[in-house]
Amino acid sequence: MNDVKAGPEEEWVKSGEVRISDLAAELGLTKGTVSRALNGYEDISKKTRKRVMEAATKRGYVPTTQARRLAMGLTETIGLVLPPMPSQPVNTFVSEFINSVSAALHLHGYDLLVHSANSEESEVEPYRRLVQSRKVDGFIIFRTNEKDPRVNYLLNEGFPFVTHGRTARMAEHDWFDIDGEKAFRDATSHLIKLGHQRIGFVGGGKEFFSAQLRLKGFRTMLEESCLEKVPSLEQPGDLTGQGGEIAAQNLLKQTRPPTAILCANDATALGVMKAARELGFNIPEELSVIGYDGIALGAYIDPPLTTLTFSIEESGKEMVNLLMRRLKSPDLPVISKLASAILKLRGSEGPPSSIQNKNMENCL
Amino acid sequence: MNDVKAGPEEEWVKSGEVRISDLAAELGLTKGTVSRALNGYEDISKKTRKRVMEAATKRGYVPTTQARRLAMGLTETIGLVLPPMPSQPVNTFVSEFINSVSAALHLHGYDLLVHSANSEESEVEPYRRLVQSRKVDGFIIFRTNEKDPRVNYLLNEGFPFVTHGRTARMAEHDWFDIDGEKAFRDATSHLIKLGHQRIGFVGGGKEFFSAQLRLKGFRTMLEESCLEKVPSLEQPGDLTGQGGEIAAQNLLKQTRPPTAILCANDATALGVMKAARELGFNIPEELSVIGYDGIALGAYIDPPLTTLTFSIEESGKEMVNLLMRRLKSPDLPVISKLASAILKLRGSEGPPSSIQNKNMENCL
DNA sequence: AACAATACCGAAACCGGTTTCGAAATGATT
DNA sequence: AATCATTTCGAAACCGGTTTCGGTATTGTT
Repeated sequence: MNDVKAGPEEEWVKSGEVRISDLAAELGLTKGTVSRALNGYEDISKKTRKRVMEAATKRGYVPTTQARRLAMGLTETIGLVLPPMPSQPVNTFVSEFINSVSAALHLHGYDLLVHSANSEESEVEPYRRLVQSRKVDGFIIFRTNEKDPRVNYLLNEGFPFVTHGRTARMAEHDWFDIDGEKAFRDATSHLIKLGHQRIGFVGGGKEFFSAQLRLKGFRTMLEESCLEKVPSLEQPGDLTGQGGEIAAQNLLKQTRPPTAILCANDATALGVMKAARELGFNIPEELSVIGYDGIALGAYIDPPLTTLTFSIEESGKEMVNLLMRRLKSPDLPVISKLASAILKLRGSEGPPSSIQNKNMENCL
Repeated sequence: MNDVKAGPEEEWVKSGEVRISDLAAELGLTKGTVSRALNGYEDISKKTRKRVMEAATKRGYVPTTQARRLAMGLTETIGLVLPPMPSQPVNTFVSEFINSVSAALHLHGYDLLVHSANSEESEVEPYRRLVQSRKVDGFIIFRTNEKDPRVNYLLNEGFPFVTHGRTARMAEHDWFDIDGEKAFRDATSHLIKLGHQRIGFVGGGKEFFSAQLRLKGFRTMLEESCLEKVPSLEQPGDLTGQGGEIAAQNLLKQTRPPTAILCANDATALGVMKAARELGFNIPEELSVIGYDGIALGAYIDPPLTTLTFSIEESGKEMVNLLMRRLKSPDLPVISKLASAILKLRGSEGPPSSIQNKNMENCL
């Protein structure tokens, strides 16, 4: 019946039934001694250490986590609170992020506690609960707002955390972020080089710092290229497909619609593409679209979505590194890390159908 | 420096610094008494209970989880191990599932521990570690295989768990599943009613029980409708977009290609659609495609993907219910719950371009 | 008013580890 | 051989709660 291969030499009890006191009794030692032997203290002779180790592996002893943690006064657990996601279209990011964070934490002997946010209560409530009940030693926060209550709360408490994304108080806490400003400068520049002069932008919520930075990158590059900033070409969005649809309609129904649209994320871009199709715009011939996030699925649509992409695995790894450093030495100065996104060309962008005018030289 | 607003009446220490012994000392009671008062024991007078409660809320006392758990011998934590996902295209399911499970657990006072599987070690290794170190009281398992080593291990240990999906040993453990067989009967029936006679099928890995059931539903309906079973129209897949592409090429390059393709999941369907486009098949005029999973993104592609969908939130909730029941009374008989998927018509299917022959009446 | 029953709380053990401190045993020094 | 330094381990406190048990103080019964 496909049982565990119970080797004949090992008479197995159920796993995890052996306590440290059992080991101690069996060896004629005290549990203190056994504990120190197992934890590599120097005041244990090599001989007894060997005896202890062997007995431990033979009996399959594994220390009970709860007891260890209580005694040592730490939880070896990191909290991650999922923001409420009211039917977000494409949150493939979240699961990949959780995966990489969890894997990185495991290397340090830490566990990941995932908590979901109840949309009815305050955003900081889950954090407060986890802090007060001492369930975690630190937090991984993502999708930061400029003024982020979670950050405020944790800074106040002096509780360790790292954010994925910058905040207004980024000078006071460790953070990791993707250089969205540069990413959007690059994407904008790419479109301009293709000949686009009227470029639309669909942003994310104003509360998201990252969305602001992406907009900033877009504007900066327009300026550097001496293109006029047309306010009506900057549409707000909400990082969802539906938001993208609405924004695209606002853009494309204008008398002089843009020939390209830059989107704050891929979900938005999908909404934009949908609206564009329905309004009869061919992509990329009549309209270029570029997203941000690099979701794998973008490669399977028609045309495949050109997007700004970055390594989620790296993000998770780096954030964990920052957090572990902070936990080890809480008083170290704040540090941060900025990674860059790269433009993955897949086909949803191209030169505009008619290059309107050609003052493509540098400004003057 | 934006300190805590230290109201003049409440001199706040950092939160969570109050121990039960502090409370006891302050009240002139022993910690045992305080503990019983807070936990609603009957042998505490209403008066002192009130005193204790008030002091507790006033001082902001929250019991330390680690200590409670050690004393009570349980972890109040459920483990969820993410299967290795080597760049799975569309795992939006995972994050939504985690979200709903976590929310449901929270209602019962349980936490969710998310662990990532290292692809280099055995599949059961993470489970073994979590069991032995007593970090969790039970598991939520999803994406089951027919012969599932995780299930074998946990059954062996007598450790509580619930699966999302059936296994060969489903009679021995609680499980929740979507009735994929019925779902695919429905989808197949829908295509047949539209006039399709040659229907292709792209499956998932053979190891997945769910994939087998979906295939079974497909075959059953073909039989019931007196359509011949053409082996070459049944292609294996791997639940990824790439697998879908390859399978679709195999199907569409045949001399008599199918007029419709049923896919084991949406990722596969996207791959199929991509391959179909590249081979010049118009969807849905020349080829109908139906997926399974109901990913929100399917609504944004062209044409929008018709798919079989189900409530992930319900899945999470039901699984947690089953698991909580099991934890409370381990000796109850095994139960299971089967939910149904519904066919969400979005436009990637339609009647075949030419209805070849019309023996659409019932068999005989 | 004497006695039994009940309400209420203190004392202490316990959960399963870790860590400090001191004592005994061993080895080195003279 | 006596003295001192080291090595090695036992004993016990501790982490912060929960739970059992028993002893007063109170109430109820006749």
